[in-house]
Amino acid sequence: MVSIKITTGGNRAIYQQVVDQIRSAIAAEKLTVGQSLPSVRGLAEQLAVNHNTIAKAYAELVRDGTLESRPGRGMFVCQKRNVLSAAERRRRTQQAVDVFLAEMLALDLAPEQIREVIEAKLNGFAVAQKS
Amino acid sequence: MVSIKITTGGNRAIYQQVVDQIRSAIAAEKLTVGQSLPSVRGLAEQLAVNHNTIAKAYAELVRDGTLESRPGRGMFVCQKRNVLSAAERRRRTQQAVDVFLAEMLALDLAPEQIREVIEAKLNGFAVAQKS
Amino acid sequence: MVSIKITTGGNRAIYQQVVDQIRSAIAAEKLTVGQSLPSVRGLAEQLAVNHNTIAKAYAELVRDGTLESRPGRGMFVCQKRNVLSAAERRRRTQQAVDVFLAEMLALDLAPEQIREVIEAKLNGFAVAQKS
Amino acid sequence: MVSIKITTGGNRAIYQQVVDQIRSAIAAEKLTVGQSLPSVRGLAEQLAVNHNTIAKAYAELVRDGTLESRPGRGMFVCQKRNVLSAAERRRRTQQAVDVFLAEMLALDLAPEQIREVIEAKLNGFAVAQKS
DNA sequence: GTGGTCTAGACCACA
DNA sequence: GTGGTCTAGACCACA
Repeated sequence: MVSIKITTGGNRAIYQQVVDQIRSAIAAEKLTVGQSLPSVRGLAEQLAVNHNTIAKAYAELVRDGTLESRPGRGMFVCQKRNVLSAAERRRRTQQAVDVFLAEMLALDLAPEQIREVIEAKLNGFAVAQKS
Repeated sequence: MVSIKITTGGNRAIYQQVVDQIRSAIAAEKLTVGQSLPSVRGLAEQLAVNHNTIAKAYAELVRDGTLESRPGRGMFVCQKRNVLSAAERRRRTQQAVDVFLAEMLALDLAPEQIREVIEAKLNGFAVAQKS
Repeated sequence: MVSIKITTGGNRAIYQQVVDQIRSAIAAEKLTVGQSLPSVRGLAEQLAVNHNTIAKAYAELVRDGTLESRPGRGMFVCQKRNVLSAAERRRRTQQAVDVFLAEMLALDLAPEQIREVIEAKLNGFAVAQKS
Repeated sequence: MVSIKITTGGNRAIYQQVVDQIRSAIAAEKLTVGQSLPSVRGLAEQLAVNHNTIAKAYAELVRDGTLESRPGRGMFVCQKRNVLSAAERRRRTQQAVDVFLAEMLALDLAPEQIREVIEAKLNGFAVAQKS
């Protein structure tokens, strides 16, 4: 059972939060290849959000090869294949780094502090993977 | 003279790109305290966008203490002061890190690769500051 | 339902009047945490102003932590958090007092009269909070 | 000799700051009836601002009966007469109090704190009047 | 000339 | 339906 938590007030859309957290759960091996996910309606009810929102999140994960839909049986974690070209991945990576560092700059964090906050989160992933 | 470049079609709003790039220019000391910025309408024309879009970008920078507006004379870089509370800065830092790492995860980057792309950019800043 | 009244011709911008009155309504507990606000376009129509003007007012209230925007659902009163640093709050307080007393001086009010007009309004707040 | 200090960055126009400070100087009896003021050009040079700005400030003070212009000889402090109707003064007073308290509300100051900051400034006036 | 505000109208993403 | 962004064009106060 995946535990997903939605927070309001951030400027992150709900469907994006669902996508992010399912990806995190897989990275942390809380979800493994072949495992099934809650149905669209089930998860929508559990999170008290519109079911279109969950459908949109699942669709995005299917599109990028993280999940696969087995019609009539539900959604399953599948062997991740790379859908994006190397150039596209590079472009998106650079874009994300630029946006992130712009925010850090706005908050006036020194490079050393930026490294620290990143490491703190990365360590969280590593621990999760071992447990 | 600040050189600002806008790309449309991405998901970053134009006014946000202007904000980011002015902050970067100040961090890289291409703009220094007391220096004036291009006029709202001048920059709008140069970037071929509406003046309201530039006004919105400048307004955000005034709000966070990066620029000051001298009525009738223009916008000037000002001595940055700490406008936000420590708690608010922490909150925004955490949120930015979460969003950034979610994106890295989506692109399937390993922790070591994430460190590399961050360091590459941070070194860019350091060089800019020394030159 | 919040009742907002706009006067034009004064030197207070429309969007500022909206901001002020929503803050007052919250202080007077006519609006409470979690409650939703009229939609941007709804309030714009009600006040017979452009929707951008209301959007600007709401954006300011989101920025200072008074409201939160839930994408696709609307604007909600949120638990107020301290966004500004102590130094910034002091700076703004001093500036507001200076401007206010300059105006009182211009109108030739004696210190005792200034205290009276302030107290009259403060009592108004207190009553509103109790009822 | 009046000592006037201009600060940039606030949203108070320069001419307004000049007006405010001349009124304060009179209230604190640093300027008394019949005393002369620096010439428009002299004060403009001293403050390093445009002379139109000073001319505008003086014009406002003449309009409200604080100063009088004796052509060829300069500007003089004169016996203040009340130019505004009682109703107009009340209206402006209320407006100023509303704007001030809205700002205090935005900064989340309690009534007691508002009284304190007001009194601190009023005491400054009282002392000035005695010295 | 400078920035600030406002209208009218459009298009987009999200729920 | 909701808010967010953008354009085009206007008018205002200030220096």
